[in-house]
Amino acid sequence: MQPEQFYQRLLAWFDDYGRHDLPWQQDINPYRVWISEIMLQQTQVTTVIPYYQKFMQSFPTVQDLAAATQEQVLAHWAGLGYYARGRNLHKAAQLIVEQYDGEFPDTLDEVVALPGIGRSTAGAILSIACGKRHPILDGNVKRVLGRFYALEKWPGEKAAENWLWERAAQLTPPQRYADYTQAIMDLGATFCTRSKPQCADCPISAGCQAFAQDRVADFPFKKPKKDKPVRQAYLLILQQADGSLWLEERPQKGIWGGLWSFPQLETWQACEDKVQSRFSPSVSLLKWQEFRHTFSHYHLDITPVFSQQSQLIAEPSANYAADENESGRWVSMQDLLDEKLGIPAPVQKLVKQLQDY
DNA sequence: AACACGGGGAG
DNA sequence: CTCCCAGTGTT
Repeated sequence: MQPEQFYQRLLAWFDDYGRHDLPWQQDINPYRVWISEIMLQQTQVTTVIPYYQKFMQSFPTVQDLAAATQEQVLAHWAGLGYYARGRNLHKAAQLIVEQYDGEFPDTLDEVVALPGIGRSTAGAILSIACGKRHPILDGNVKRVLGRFYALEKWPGEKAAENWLWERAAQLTPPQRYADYTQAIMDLGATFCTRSKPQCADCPISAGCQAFAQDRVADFPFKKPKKDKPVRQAYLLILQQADGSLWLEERPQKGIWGGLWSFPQLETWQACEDKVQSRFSPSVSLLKWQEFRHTFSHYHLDITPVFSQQSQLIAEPSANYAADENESGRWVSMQDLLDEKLGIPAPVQKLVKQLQDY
């Protein structure tokens, strides 16, 4: 499908089915459009409407906004969230009054330089309110174009984003930029939605490559999960002649909070130090096979360190009592197997191995 | 619980 | 410049 056909169909669809009665679509000027675009960032139309109307009543012009206190502005933002948007709005209003004599700038560079306005929002303001031909590329448009071109990359990736900006520019019509900008955002918000898109009634489905391949749900590509960091830990397994194991209660907050676990140390040296100072000065330690435990946000490579039964230990040395922050005790194998204490999965695994050992 | 989001800010 | 996050709604 050629760009001409794309925008013609989209505009025709917008004429018939698009929304033309939103508050910011009346009495269009850069100030009103700007406020609406900021409020519409990460906030839905139905939520924005009452806030927009109240805001416009209180601050009808950029001069009114600039003259207000930040407190007054933020009071109008209460409930919208993302208060940085409100603070940036206020700062930008004062900049516009001071540097541009209250006239909203009408070049891309100048508009992007205002706090809280990036390339896409600038494009929306300039095309809708300033009669300038600029593309936009917000989340809705990324989704529409990602599907239309069956883009096999995450749209947040720099190369993919640059490519999408080119397509967005190419598809922007030589006239009616304002309607086109509204139209493509509307399509993304109401038809080409993240889930359950209404392809059956979509004006551009005939040219949509994802639709043609029956793979609409595959696009846009998802953000690749960043690989989790890998951390190292030693778990010190101390066993008495009767088979009981030394466990310590973990701090309430943090990983495995409140569970009972083998002492966790960062280095081999720390293991030796701990055993010698707290338990028995002449015990020898044996490294077991390292294994990986994976949390939601990182991998933990665990090296179990075992002190052999023959060399065992009686009680922790007197030094132990001085260490108030630790609560440890000897626990029988049976209690552990009966799950009398909450213990982390990797510790459970090690206890089972000990049984077979 | 994971994902999505536009711009700011850190590196 | 590139990458990651803050803060909130949606799925």
